[in-house]
Amino acid sequence: MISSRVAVAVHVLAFMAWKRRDPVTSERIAASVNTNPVVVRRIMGALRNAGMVSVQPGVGGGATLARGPEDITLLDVYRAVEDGDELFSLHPSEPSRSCDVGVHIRDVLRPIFCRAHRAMESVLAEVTIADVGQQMMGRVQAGGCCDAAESAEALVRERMGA
Amino acid sequence: MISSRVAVAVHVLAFMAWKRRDPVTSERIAASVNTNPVVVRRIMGALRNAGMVSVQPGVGGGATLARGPEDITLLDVYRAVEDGDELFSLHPSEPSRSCDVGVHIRDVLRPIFCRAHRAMESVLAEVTIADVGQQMMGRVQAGGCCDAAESAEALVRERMGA
DNA sequence: CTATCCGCAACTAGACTGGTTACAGTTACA
DNA sequence: TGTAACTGTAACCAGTCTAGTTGCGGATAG
Repeated sequence: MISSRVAVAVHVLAFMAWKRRDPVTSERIAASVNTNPVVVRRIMGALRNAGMVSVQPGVGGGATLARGPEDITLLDVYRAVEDGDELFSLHPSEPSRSCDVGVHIRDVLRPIFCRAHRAMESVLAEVTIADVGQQMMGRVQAGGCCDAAESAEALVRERMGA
Repeated sequence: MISSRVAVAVHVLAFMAWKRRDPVTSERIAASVNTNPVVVRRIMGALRNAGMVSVQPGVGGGATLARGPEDITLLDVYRAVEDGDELFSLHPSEPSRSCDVGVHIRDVLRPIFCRAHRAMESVLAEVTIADVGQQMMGRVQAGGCCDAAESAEALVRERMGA
């Protein structure tokens, strides 16, 4: 199983896209994700290293998107927070050299697993944070969660209560 | 990372395909994989539950393929040894209900991750154990590993030394 | 009856994940 | 200049997963 860091990182970026240029604190995001602020900061560090967010410490600080949400794909996010370039593990210890299967199996498997990995990644590459935000907006408008007193537009813009 | 059980299971099945109808013991396979026989038997148990191999205890016993190697795809193997039907983890604990992002993020992510998973699986579905065996045979013939005294055909059939 | 197999439970060490506390560094602002 | 609000990071913990290992009961052929 791929760790929940990818899901949380997308959540973080979607939250920031939702808030436009308003800097958001790790504590605020942690409340939305329902976790500890340090967990958010750890993931934010990876996103910062990958150039997706810019972070400012100090009073009134927080994080904002460093690029437009339409320029951040889920593949970017996946690669930023999930280290290692392989999806499938090969043998834990080297197979027998005195057996034809043992000698060649890894060289046969490697390109197959690589293709499978790339197929998965290509789906992630087709989805951007902007897409995620748009789908979310659709659900907010359709679902009419919470109190539906305000217009859907206002909901989309303002409703990010802790 | 997906565990090495998939790679080992393919190794096991390729080994059995290599040996045709000869029953192979877990100890023999373990020597080729370079691990403990119990590890092989655990994986073999999953393959047996999935109807890919049939196992016979007792003297002269061992495992043989229950179907033709061309009827076993790597997707079958993956599903047999890797439990859980999800590739990506979602949030470890439920996001905030009082935040629009928290309320909807999982429903937006789930189908995206599902598509990515299926794309990966569809690559595995296109490769069979027979394909793996054939690629291995090609490498044995081309590579000329070990002593090349015997013909490649003989190598392919006989060279499975401990 | 015995040697050779498998099946399974139990235990281990190591790695990884997510959560938590603690503390140093940076910044805005009174 | 001091203070409050932030981030960054190290350290530690509990829980889970992985792979390896031992041990033993049960099946089977000869």
